[in-house]
Amino acid sequence: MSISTKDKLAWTAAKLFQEKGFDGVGLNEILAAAGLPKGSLYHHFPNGKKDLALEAAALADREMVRIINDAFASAETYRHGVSTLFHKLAKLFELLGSHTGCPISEILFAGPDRNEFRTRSATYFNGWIACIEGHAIRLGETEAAAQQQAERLFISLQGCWTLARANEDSDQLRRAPELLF
Amino acid sequence: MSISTKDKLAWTAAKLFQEKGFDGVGLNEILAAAGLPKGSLYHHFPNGKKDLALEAAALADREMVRIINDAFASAETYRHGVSTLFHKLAKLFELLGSHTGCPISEILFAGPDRNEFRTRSATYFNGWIACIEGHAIRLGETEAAAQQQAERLFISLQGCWTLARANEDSDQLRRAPELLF
DNA sequence: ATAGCAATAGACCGACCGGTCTAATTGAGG
DNA sequence: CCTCAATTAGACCGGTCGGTCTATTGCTAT
Repeated sequence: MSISTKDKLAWTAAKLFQEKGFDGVGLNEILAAAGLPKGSLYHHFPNGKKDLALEAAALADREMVRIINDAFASAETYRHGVSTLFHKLAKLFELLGSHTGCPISEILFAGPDRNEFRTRSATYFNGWIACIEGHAIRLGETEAAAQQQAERLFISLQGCWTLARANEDSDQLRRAPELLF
Repeated sequence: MSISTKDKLAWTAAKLFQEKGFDGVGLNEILAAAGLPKGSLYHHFPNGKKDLALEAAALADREMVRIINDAFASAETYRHGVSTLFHKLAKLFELLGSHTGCPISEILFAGPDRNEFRTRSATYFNGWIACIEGHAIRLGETEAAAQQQAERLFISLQGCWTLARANEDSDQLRRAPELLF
């Protein structure tokens, strides 16, 4: 069985939202890219664009958590994990196209219901930080250090990605570990 | 003589773009907020929304450079300057409303003419970094260290602002200096 | 005073927006 | 085979978008 219609819509939406932001993409554009009619969208996402955006953000969140876990799974030290993570992100940045932004920011900082969206972005971001913190602790950092390291890592991730986007240069992400330690 | 019509339009646009992004704000909304008719806009900005966005971004850039220079002007050490800068930014974050984003990103990562806009964002961002680097050198850092410190500072600024926005918490910016040193 | 240009004012336009609704199609259970 | 619900398909809607155009106002130089 191939990918479900619902997933196809959500993935297509996630990709386009990352490129142009919530308000920068029209439903017709998403549907054309997915090759689906409007009826399917409103069948699977009764609340239209809002539901679609939330699902796309959830998808992007899971994907990012997966990437973080992947990077640290094979690492023997925290530093090593950080380095692997940023190299993976640099690859991802190139793959997505260097004009792409953070999916969560692009989707959830705009849109209707600003507070609901914003709250969700905080949940996701703090989830990433908690996830990193867990790996740091597992790899031998003290709890206090791990908390701080995780926050630093997240902040560098956001900042470096922004700079990489402006300069269209994935090396901004590859050089991030040097800045962190 | 009071503020010119052109400036009023650009400032109003800058504020709204920061809150909702380039595609999230309509011209009518900007004009209503500025209390001006459409004719004025197209008189002062013949290319409409595009010109207005570029002018708003230029305004925001100058403002940020001013803030950076202010913070470091009275500083006796680089660290001291960094601390002052982040406290100023935390204040600004509260003043603008905690849903506000980086003006440059919000305006220049979206919009038409993606490449022209993106190039300009790179120019502004690298200008900020160069500006910080200058202060670092003036305050006794070596050139190599200054370059790296400036980049780290910029990255932290972007990352912390994002986290502050998600969590609606200006303290994310105030705590930034601790993460940097 | 008035000629002439800069600026303000807003009606108006086609295109596209997100969203609704009805019809056709599909596929699993009886 | 037939039924019937799930899904796909897309025409259609009012509203808003960015942008154009004409008229009027205000100011300045002569």
